[in-house]
Amino acid sequence: MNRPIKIVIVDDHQIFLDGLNSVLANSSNFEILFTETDATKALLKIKNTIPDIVITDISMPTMNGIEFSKKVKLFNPNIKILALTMFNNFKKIDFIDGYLLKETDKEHLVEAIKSIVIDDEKIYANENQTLNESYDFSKSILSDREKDIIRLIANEYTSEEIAEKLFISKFTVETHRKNIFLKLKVKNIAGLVKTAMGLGIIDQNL
Amino acid sequence: MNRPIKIVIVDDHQIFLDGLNSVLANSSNFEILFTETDATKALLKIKNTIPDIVITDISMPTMNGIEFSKKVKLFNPNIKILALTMFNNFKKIDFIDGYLLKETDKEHLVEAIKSIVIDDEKIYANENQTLNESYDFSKSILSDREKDIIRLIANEYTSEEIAEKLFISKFTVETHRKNIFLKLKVKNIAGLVKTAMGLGIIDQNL
DNA sequence: ACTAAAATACCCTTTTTATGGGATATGAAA
DNA sequence: TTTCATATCCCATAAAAAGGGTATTTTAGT
Repeated sequence: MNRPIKIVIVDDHQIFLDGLNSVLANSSNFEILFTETDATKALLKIKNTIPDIVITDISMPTMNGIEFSKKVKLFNPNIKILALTMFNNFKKIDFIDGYLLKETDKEHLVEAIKSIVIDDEKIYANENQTLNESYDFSKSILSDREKDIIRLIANEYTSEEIAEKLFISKFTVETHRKNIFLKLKVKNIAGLVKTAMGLGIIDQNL
Repeated sequence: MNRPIKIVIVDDHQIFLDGLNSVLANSSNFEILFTETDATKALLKIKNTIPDIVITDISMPTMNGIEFSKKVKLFNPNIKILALTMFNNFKKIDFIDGYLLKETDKEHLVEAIKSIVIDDEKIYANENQTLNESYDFSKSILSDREKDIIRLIANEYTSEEIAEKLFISKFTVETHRKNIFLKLKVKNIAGLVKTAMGLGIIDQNL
């Protein structure tokens, strides 16, 4: 095909968007429809100007890249999704057409975009992914309440303090905590904070 | 002055470097001397081709941006340093000439570079920084052993397991843990993991 | 209206952390 | 040379977390 590949880029860091925009606009046969820092807004815009492919970060504050991707595919399964992320900690997800680490360079990125859109291939940064305990993002999405609890845990509150703050029993907090551990497949708070940061659930500013 | 501003960019994500390079090379009177994913290598190269300003990430695996900046200034105090980071969690540091969040856009970045190099100004993203408990990076740098302990904690090992793994007493591990808490000004493991991720101490891949 | 998921609450046991001490040895820096 | 940072080890106690349950109410979706 000869018409340009229509691209949308979503990442919570504007300077990264500016950078990718500049890189992709100056190479190959690409047309950047728009870039957007907010996944929710991006979703609305995508419904007006249909892209061939959406490049998205995973770790984002308002809506994480997995939920976002799911909604894009729900709207139109023909739109390809390429996740571009810092983290190398998840399994292949059927509704995502590829993921690359931000360690990658522009040549690989350009190739990946072409392979996905033109050749309908799947591209994964990490072929030798151990099929073990990694968090399966496609299932188990955290509830809002669970995210609240996670943020408070990350801010060094104890279960008892969280209970006071939210006007609930400490037993309830402990139950939430247990459910979160199950969903994220972690053993303790260390794993919880690490994984939650990778998902962008935790606001990283102190 | 009319000669181009000579810039070096350091960030552990190649695609980010490619992006910034493209943005800055196409705007204003800038000359990108080189970009580099490894701070140690960058330091060597800087000694050959002296830049006016170094733009660096804070969170990097081998050497974090604070240590890196310190070494650059030690080599040549005239080289300006602009930290460009995801995190908004540190105090003004005297040997850094500015910091911006990655939420910023290219216009602000370009302006900041000019202000710092041409007008010798200091640029801080976050003027209303609460002067409270933020980690003072300029002091207290963690020892290698402490970083080892942090990584193991983040990987969900208990103190006893860490002790076994490192062939030391669990009391030693607990002492390290105490010292780390003091240095990072955190109360518990949640704070430790969060802060350590911000500093790039923890390898985020599972 | 029904159902499933989420949020809530409670109890008990054991392990791990957190926090307070104190002690010793070494090597680097001032 | 004397301090300082690092690294090691030990002890005691209290708080918190981890892991095992059960069970009710509320909310959201079909």
